[in-house]
Amino acid sequence: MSREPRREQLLNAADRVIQRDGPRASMNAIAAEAGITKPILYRHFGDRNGLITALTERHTAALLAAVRAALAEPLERRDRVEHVLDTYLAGIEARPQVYRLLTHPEPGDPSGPGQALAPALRQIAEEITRAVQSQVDLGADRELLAEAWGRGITGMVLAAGDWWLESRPCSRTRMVQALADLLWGRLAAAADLPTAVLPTGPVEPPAVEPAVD
Amino acid sequence: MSREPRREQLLNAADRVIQRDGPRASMNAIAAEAGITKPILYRHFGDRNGLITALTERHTAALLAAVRAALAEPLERRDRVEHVLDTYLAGIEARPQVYRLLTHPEPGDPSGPGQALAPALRQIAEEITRAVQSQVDLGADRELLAEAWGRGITGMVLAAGDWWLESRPCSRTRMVQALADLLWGRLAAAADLPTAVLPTGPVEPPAVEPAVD
DNA sequence: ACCGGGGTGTTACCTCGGGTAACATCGTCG
DNA sequence: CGACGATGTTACCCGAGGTAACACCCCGGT
Repeated sequence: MSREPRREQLLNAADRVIQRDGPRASMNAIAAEAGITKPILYRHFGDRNGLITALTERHTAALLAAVRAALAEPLERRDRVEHVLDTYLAGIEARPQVYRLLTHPEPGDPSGPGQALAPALRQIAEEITRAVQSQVDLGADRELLAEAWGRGITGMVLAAGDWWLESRPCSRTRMVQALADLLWGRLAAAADLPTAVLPTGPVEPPAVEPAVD
Repeated sequence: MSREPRREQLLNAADRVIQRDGPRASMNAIAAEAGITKPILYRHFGDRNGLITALTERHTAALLAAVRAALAEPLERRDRVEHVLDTYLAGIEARPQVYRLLTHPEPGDPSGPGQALAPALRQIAEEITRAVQSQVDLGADRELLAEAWGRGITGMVLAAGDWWLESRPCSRTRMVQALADLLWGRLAAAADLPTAVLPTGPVEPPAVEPAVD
């Protein structure tokens, strides 16, 4: 059997194990699931990171393509934004395990400090950045704003989606509304509440600079 | 020497090592820095997680207090939001290593799947939620919106702050502006760009449902 | 027929990090 | 003194990532 099909088989096995045991599955476990032993895995993927990366890339394509398509939809801007949000949430809802793999990869290697956004999400952020840059008139600060917003929006949806998936506080469409409302400046537009009392006790930022010893 | 002061010493040592070697520092290394051996660490903290947790809690207090204070500042809402954003960014700017520890903890234990928001950030999110709930009139959906927004805003600032800290694309105040603008609905308010062409190639979401084998 | 290469696979080992058991020591309090 | 509670140690176990060395099997070329 030539290399490629074999690789696919191994990836499928890894996929199964990770969906079953989570992203911390050991190489031994994966090898066992594939009915083989470790060295073969290492022959194909170099190291654990290579395996995870290969695995990730297979899934990233779908999510990324879906988001990209949603971003290009010929809708009013608000509708398009809602469409993108819904696409992402639908994706993570449909296959939570895969979603976990993509968004919360085990760091594994010390190459570069841990990023808030996993590679797959980094790509989504770039996609959003591109879309904003090419579709919205933001004046001179276009580049900066688009990049900052791309990251920010992605992080927002990541965190909010995580919470939603975990505690399911509402339907997906309502969640989409909530996030779109946030992006639409509803925080700015809403009225003040009749400020009853300031219930904040005296806050003294403790000087936690740790003693040298 | 009674327990507590000793604990502090050990935490200080751990602090030093982690600031030097990052959050992946080994227990051996930490013990060595403290001039002792592993079992003592385990006596005091149970396991590695206990150590990291204890370490984290010391630092969390400061960031949390700062954010809380900023949230309670008697300013116009936009100014208050900017103040909070600036407080957070200033915090991560001043002590990046500590910030990494708080925001990107090594998962370590398999208890519960990896969350997007580390405990420290979870607390910040709750703080924001409380502030929004008590200060902003959001109608019937108050609870849901505030919670979703708390998480969302925190995730947004996390991801954007991460990027900013890494690539330093602009000054802190400008970054604050960019994020505040996003929250203020500038994405909604901006005009469309003269849509030149739709440069999106045909997007066919590949059926990546992995074969069973 | 033979051999070589590229695939398959194996067993056995190394290293390192988290975690523990068993034991020795010191100071203080009754 | 003795007991207790802290200090500390060495030596070990285990699991996981990763590698070395070896064996098989098939197929194509000379």
